[in-house]
Amino acid sequence: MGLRERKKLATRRALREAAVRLTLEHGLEKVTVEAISAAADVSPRTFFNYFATKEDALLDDVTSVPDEAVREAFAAGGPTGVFVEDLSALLVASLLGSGDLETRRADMAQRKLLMAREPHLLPGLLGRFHSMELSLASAIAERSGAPDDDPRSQLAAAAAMSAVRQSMKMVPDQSEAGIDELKDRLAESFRTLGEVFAPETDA
Amino acid sequence: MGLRERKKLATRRALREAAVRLTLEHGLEKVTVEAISAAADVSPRTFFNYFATKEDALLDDVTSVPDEAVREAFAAGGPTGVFVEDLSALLVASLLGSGDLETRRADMAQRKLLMAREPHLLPGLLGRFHSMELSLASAIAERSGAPDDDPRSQLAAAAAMSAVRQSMKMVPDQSEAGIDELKDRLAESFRTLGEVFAPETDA
DNA sequence: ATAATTGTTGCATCTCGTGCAAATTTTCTC
DNA sequence: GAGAAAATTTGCACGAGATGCAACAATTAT
Repeated sequence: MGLRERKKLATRRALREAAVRLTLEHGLEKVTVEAISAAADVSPRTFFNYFATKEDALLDDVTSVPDEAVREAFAAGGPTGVFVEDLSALLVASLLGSGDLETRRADMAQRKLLMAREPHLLPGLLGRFHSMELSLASAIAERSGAPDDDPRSQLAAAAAMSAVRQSMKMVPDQSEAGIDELKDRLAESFRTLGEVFAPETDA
Repeated sequence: MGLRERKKLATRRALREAAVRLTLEHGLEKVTVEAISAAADVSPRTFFNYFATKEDALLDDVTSVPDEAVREAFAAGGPTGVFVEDLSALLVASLLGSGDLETRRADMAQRKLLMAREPHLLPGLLGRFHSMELSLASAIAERSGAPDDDPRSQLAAAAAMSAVRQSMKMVPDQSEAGIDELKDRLAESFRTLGEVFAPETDA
């Protein structure tokens, strides 16, 4: 990777982190783009070269596309062949994608703080989740051999993202085994969905 | 209802309808608050007495709280006692709540147009759905005797709202039997959820 | 080293959104 | 009904968000 690209990434990260830090400290409405830019050592105009809005900077690190490699495997029917199993593997890999575990967990905790302090950001976050939902639906359809816009797959994807949201709410921030814990919660959520919407269909 | 309240409702409606019409005609970014206010015959300042943002005006008629009476019955375990049955009754009653059928269907079709033309509005719409989801979770918890913040109820509510979104996508705008059609789609969606997440648990 | 490409910055400008006080309209009381 | 009281609308000033454009600076390519 060239110097240019590395610098751009660094600037983007600096802007995002400054935005988050200042917002957690003083509240979003008290934090101006000017202040964020100053903290990241760029001009205010440059801020808008990176982000369309102030909110965009705060939510920039929210994953909204599944992990490419894992998606591939999932679409092909793997890795285990058991739907809910492979689904949670895909979700966990995508949500806690890059970076080391410690960093990812810190990001997740920080996002909870952000949402608690600035509820106005929630719609934006839900919008990101919706993007993920779209890709997910497509992956599920591909795996089951259905057309790309298959309604069942779309619904399954939406419910899966609901399970993700719920699981994220439930796993405590300072949990030791972040990933395994999240995977367990997901499995539990899937089971709950089955129980609630298919109550005892035994013969 | 006094003259004062009636006038306020009329103004609010006029502003919303002007905002929607102008946006569908010219696109949201080309429509200023000044233009909307002029079309509704009030001053620009008055617009902001009714809505905090331009987007708020466009989404003002999106239901974000369940119908009070039906919620009551649902929480008490009625009307039929069958969970998915009563749930879809609550949802349909809440989403197509007040006003005559024709109007409601027109609103729904118009909202689809809005979302198609202005995808930026989607997060806002999802935010409204999320509010509905919260109330719904509370109602489900109440019905099942669980504490108000019961995770299972929250998950069920989220999945139910996913089913609602999916069903709305599927029912055609010019359908004759709007309500019944929607109810059928909901039932089908619930069944799908059961099938996907509880695959053949027979002994 | 020099040219070409890409990113940054300052400036002008438009619009959003809010606080405040004056003017207007509706409602209440006698 | 007339006038006081309450609520709503409006104009004005102002800070900040967001964008287009052209000059400037830094990186990359030749």
